[in-house]
Amino acid sequence: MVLDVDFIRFFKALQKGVGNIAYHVVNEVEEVRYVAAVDAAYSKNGRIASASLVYDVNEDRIVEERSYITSVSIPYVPGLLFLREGPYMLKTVELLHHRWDLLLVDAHGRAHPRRAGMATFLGICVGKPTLGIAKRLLTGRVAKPDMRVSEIIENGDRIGYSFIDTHGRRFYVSQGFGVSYEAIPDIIKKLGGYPRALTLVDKMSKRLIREKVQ
DNA sequence: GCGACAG
DNA sequence: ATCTTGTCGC
Repeated sequence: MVLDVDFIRFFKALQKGVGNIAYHVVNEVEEVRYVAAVDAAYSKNGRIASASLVYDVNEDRIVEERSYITSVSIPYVPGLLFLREGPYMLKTVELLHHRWDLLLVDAHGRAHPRRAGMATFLGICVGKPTLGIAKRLLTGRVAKPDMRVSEIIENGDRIGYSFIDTHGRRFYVSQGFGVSYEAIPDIIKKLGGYPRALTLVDKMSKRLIREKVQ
């Protein structure tokens, strides 16, 4: 499928609208014990493997894993990742049966040019708390690059946080849905840096491509 | 106009 | 995201 200029304009307008209201609604996430994570990997022959899991932070173990493999039909357009991966990520998240408190998404949430990244849309779709956790910045600038914890600012908006974990690797966290800006540092602290649930779900999606699709 | 650009 | 060899560091 192609994304012509009218579709791109429409979806960008939709993002702007969602970004304007998404963070006014905050049913603050309570307990953070069962953490869900979702990611996707691709094969060269146009297939996508989306994986999800529920991780028990207290017991340090996976309690459920789900996956979904299909063909990708929408191209990647910077800023419109949710169109390409959203449908499949939503699918695998909906396959989870176990209770979960917070969903971690391998993408941005509020730290987006129009303040509505993939994590924002997934949160609105499932109506539960989500956080966007990315390895690279899409927009904005890190206020204090040398600090282990710093805000990400753009045009005076505090759109997320930059963290440097104990291994020196940087990652970016922003609100998806149902989580206040202020709660982010404590949640990352509780998760002990870059969430193991995300590392595990990343490996899982890549393994699916390797073993089931090639 | 030029560069940047989650995954 | 994916395509890839050697290479830096613990």
